[in-house]
Amino acid sequence: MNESQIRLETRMKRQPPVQTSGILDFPRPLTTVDVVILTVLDDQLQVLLVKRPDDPTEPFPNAWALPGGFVDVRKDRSLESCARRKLLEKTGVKSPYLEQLGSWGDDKRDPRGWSATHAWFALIPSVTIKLRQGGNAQDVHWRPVELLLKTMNIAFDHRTILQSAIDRLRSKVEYTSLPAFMLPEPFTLPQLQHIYEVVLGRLLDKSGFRTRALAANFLVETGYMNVGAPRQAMGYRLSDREVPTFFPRTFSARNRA
Amino acid sequence: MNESQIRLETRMKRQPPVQTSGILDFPRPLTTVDVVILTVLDDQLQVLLVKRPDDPTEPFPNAWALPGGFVDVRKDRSLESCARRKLLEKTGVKSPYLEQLGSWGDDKRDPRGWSATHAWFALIPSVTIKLRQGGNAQDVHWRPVELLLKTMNIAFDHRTILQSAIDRLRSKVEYTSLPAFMLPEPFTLPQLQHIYEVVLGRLLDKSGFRTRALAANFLVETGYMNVGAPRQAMGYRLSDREVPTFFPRTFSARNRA
DNA sequence: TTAATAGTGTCTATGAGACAGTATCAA
DNA sequence: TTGATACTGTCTCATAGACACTATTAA
Repeated sequence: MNESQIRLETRMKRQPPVQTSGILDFPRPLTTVDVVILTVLDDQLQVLLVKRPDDPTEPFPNAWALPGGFVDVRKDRSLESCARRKLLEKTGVKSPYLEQLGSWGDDKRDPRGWSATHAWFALIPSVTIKLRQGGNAQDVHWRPVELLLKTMNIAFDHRTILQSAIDRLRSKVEYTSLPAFMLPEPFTLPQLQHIYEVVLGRLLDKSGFRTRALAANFLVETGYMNVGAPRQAMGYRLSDREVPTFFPRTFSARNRA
Repeated sequence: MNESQIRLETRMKRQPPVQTSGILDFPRPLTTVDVVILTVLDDQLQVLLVKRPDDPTEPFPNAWALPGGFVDVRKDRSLESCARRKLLEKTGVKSPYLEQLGSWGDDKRDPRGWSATHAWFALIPSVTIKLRQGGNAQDVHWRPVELLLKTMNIAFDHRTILQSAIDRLRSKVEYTSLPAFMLPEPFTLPQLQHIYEVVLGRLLDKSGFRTRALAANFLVETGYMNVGAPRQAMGYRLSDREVPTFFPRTFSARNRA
């Protein structure tokens, strides 16, 4: 934080009604929320990026970045509602799967000063989404994650945050129903398996996948549907769109005392 | 953004030499870091609590709370170093197992205003730790988690944070080497098993535990030791005190293309 | 010698993985 | 009828769980 910023803050602090003890007058870090919005599109895992404003007084002008921004203490009642607001603004999606990813904060990541961001991670189906252009973020686009991490630059430390989201997703896919949140309902088991394969980057055995997915009991049948294949397939929806299902793990109890 | 905010922004932009955009002049949430420090002591999972100052101008005077406090942008270079600082101040431990737990932020959790806390979760051995008294936190004590969650009140939303830490630990214990970080080295396999049993709240089969722990390959033999039992046992240390080991999970690849 | 704990062997049930086979439907 | 895809059955192997067994050492 430079001198002018400190002076500015000191000046602001004299404004009554400051009702509290002295600690509150210390300089406060900037607080932001960023959202990693992931989907599977064109057989690839893709992430939503927005273009930063073309304004030289802003950090990283014209660079691609994760959607996000400052917490607005007047608009946002909580970090989660702030994340949902930013997600709604960019995608129009109201109830995606949303979980907290982590937070990143230090004195270097934002040229404007000590800043901490609360990162969230969302999974949405890519179809039926109309990306919202205009406003602060003039360009909103899906970008394939793999290509992005290899070659493109992203603003701030958003590459680190994105990598963390991918790691989280990949690891959870092994034992949860998470990928199902990236499909529009109803979907078939072959479609679901395909999403798993895209995220994991490897093929899965059909029989084993079916057995396991059905045994996990997070799917509800919705009737047969035709998805362009020579044969109809059973359609399914999630029994609970709020919470993912965890497949069974190990270390079971022993029976005797 | 309402009209007054726009006016504010316009006005602030005229101030030289503020090198940044007007958004920096918006009210900032309070930023704190809290640490859930866990250990196994007296055959119970226990958490470190500190007593809040006896000062009526402070929130929750004399209540018990997780160690933590405001990020000091002059002392702390990052959120993690802030968490380590608070941990060191209370326990004297320099290199515990430390991972991020999550963040909690809204307009209600702190009576002083919109605040966001970055919560961390640490595992340390309870022996050889001398709790640091004095300073801001006059009383520092281990408290059994189970009793605490049932009966005691804690400051702020620290109960929620603690519960989240316990949930995280319990779930990770099923498939990681995490509990080993709560033992001083060297330790024996029966000692390690006991820690697992305390955290999980159920007994484990000795044979199965040994097979699995050794197969996971995170232990290094340090020679036989006598821990008061009639028979000596092999001592072990962790091969890596920074990173926990994950036991194998499922969804293996299929061989054919 | 005994008691208590450390450590091993073995049987069984379960579930994953591999893969062959059957069912269904459009062209 | 053919071919593509949906779906099922079955064999094998690895591993977890249960539990009985042996090994070691202090008292």
